[in-house]
Amino acid sequence: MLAHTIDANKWLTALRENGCRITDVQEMLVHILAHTEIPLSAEQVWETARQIRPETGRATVYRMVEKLESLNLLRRIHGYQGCCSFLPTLPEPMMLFICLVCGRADYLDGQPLHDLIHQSERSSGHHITDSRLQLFGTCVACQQHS
Amino acid sequence: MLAHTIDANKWLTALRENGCRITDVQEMLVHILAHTEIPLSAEQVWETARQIRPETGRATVYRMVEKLESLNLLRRIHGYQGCCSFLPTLPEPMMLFICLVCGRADYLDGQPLHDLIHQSERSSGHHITDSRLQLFGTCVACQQHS
DNA sequence: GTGCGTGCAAATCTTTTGCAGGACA
DNA sequence: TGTCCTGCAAAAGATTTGCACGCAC
Repeated sequence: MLAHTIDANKWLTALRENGCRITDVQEMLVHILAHTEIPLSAEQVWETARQIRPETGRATVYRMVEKLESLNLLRRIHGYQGCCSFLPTLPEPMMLFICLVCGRADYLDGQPLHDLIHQSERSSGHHITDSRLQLFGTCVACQQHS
Repeated sequence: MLAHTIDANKWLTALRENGCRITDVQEMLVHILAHTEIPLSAEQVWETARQIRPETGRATVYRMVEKLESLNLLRRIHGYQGCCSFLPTLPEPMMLFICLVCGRADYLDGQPLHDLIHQSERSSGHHITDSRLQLFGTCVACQQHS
């Protein structure tokens, strides 16, 4: 289950439904972000955007990322170093694997995490309302390359 | 299993073994950080430190936090909002619960996460070398208060 | 006495905000 | 045509760095 399967058009529809006017800049940024397999920081998105459209402003990228995050289309990733990268959101509870070699993300089946949360609730007595799990290592492809 | 059970003297010993000179400032910062139950940002540590010793420099706190993190005594917490807070490190795999009401952290038994990781390795084929799990909700004490 | 730790200030880096002009509905 | 979007520049905030001085060893 990979990030690049996200449909950019759904994001544009969601933006329209939330009263946003769709501009060329927005379309470009949505395409960059909806299709990435690698967590991207606002700064990285800006760099990518400027290769397509050099006059793109930095603030525009920050504002777009913020809006997509508030619409729950984009999710902040708390990476191995640094916490300012983003990936498309997938259903909760999300189990995210990030390859430390190629940087690609893979969304794993969340059922084991779901079970773990219920088990932990019972054993600890805490009421758990949200979770964040990230796994790091070497992905299948990168294991074969080495 | 709570953070305040961490022994500050072990941290001071570790610092000495890594060639650090122990000063009053260092002792104060170690005591603040080793005993906290609530994730603290460098800025918060600085505020606390200045209440004890007003002339404490901000840069000193940042350098101390960085050193403790590099010695794996302190661990960066990717909180509900913001990712610049720190807690004492506990053995891996660490399952961390943070109460959204009182802010306190509780370290849970890591075995379920250990099992989850092995299961995910088998089903996905990825080689998992590190993990980060944080659970959020209402702790036992805060449930009773409400 | 030597060199690391410290405080201060400046520099750097990231992110946010204000504003004037232009584009979308 | 009104409002939202955009780019620029400035501001704000967080973190790092340079340097002179003092303290631990």
